Amino acid sequence: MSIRLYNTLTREKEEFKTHEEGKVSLYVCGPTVYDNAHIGHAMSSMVFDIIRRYLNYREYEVRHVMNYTDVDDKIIQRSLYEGVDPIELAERYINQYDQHIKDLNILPATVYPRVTTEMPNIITMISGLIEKDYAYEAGGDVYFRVLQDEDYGKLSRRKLEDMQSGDRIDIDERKESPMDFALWKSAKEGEPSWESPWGLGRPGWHIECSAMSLQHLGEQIDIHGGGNDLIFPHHENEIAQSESFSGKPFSTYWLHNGMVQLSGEKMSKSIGNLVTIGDFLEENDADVLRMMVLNTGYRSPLIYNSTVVEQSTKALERLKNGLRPAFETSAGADSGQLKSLEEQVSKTKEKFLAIMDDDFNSAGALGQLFDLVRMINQARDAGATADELSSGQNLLRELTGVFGLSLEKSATGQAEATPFIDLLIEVRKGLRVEKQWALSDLVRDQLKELGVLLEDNKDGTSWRWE
RNA sequence: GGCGACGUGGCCAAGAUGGAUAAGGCAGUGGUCUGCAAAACCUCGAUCACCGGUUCGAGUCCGGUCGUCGCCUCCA
Repeated sequence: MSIRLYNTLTREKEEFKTHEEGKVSLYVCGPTVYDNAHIGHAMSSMVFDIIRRYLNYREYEVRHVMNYTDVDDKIIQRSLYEGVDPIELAERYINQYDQHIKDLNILPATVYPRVTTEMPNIITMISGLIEKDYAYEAGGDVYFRVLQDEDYGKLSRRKLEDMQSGDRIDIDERKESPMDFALWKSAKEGEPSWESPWGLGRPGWHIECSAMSLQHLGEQIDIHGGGNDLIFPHHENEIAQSESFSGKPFSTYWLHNGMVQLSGEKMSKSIGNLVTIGDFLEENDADVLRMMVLNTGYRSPLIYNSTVVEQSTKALERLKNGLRPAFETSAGADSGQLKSLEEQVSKTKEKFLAIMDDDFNSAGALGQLFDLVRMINQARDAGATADELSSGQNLLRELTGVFGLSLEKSATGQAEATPFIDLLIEVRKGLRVEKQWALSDLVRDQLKELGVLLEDNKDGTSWRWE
């Protein structure tokens, strides 16, 4: 059994083969840090986090690089507007994104390179491209010579002629061809700049990823990922640069996640229809967003609205409920019931792997988890003991862990309330014995107002934080 | 205009190497349990945008129509 993944380059699912046995080099394009990140960024980071966790689970060692673009037109623009130093501005948003990564329970990348710390590598690569005739200097700028690259357009499946007939490409006198793109931009007054063989300036957007990938993962990598809005021109240009430079195929697999859609449109800064990660986490648990991501194929658009958030919250709750303990009074379930559970356990694991192996079909795999939950709940209802539930619940913990779900109870910092809640439940128990329903319901209702949910079971009353 | 993706029950969504009862979640129905509530369990619902074709057989392949979305300018 092997993993198959959809490769944008070939538009087909292919068997996953790494350059080095058991090791994966993964490069994911990170954000340009000039503003608050939104849940579209979160989705992308989460998608590749899930892929990475799964690869780990399948015993691959993953070297994961995610860059921060901290030199860019937008950053400069924003810094002028705010009157702060652009590098500091970028630093601020990098720190914020780092925090988001923690909050979203995303495994940290192996390396987080930035443009500002990779300047020598970028300049070396540009020089190399000039030497090989794939690039040329023009008045302090350096451009990539697209016509020199025979298979330019292979990722996005575009032909140069088609693009040139379009009216959206800017005509620049200094370029040999309008499709040529900047590797190095000469400095303008007041912009951050670095010394280079072509004078003061800064790198173009695409070259950084090629240079960082080369520096941290080598000439040939296994997987290159990012949002599908990066296919053209960003990734197309990366391929052009990297392959022209090394003369070898750059990334074997190109994976692209779909866009988050808000009211039928892609969530983006330019449209202004965005929900920031901060906004989201103020209202919801990180697991809720992860459930939304898991429930949709990573390549498909992720529909975002309050209904979907609510649905995911409930679904998550159901998953958590599967981990609830056995009833204390349980004496054991009958053998038929236990056999069904055991069968479900082995079936779940097997299917989970097979489904995830097929292009990381998390939505399909999630369905298996819910089947397992139902069987666990059935067994619990049938009187299974904690021990009898353990294999199912352990597997559930294991596989939700592969998904990166924490399923944590959000009881943080409220532990001191526990004795009081227990006391109230004890008092209410007395009321219930006395059949003082109005009062006992009042206790329950008031506690609910405070975020404490009481549930009366055969065993007595259990409670949890909402 | 060019390139690409998609259109599955009320909502989200798997399935597309053609063939088993078209997963799963949410909401809803009717039950079980319960003083009630909650949770849980059981029960009920779609022929897969439309049209035509290939085939013994198509949600799954081909062609067309309509619709939605993305990229072609910064974008996860």
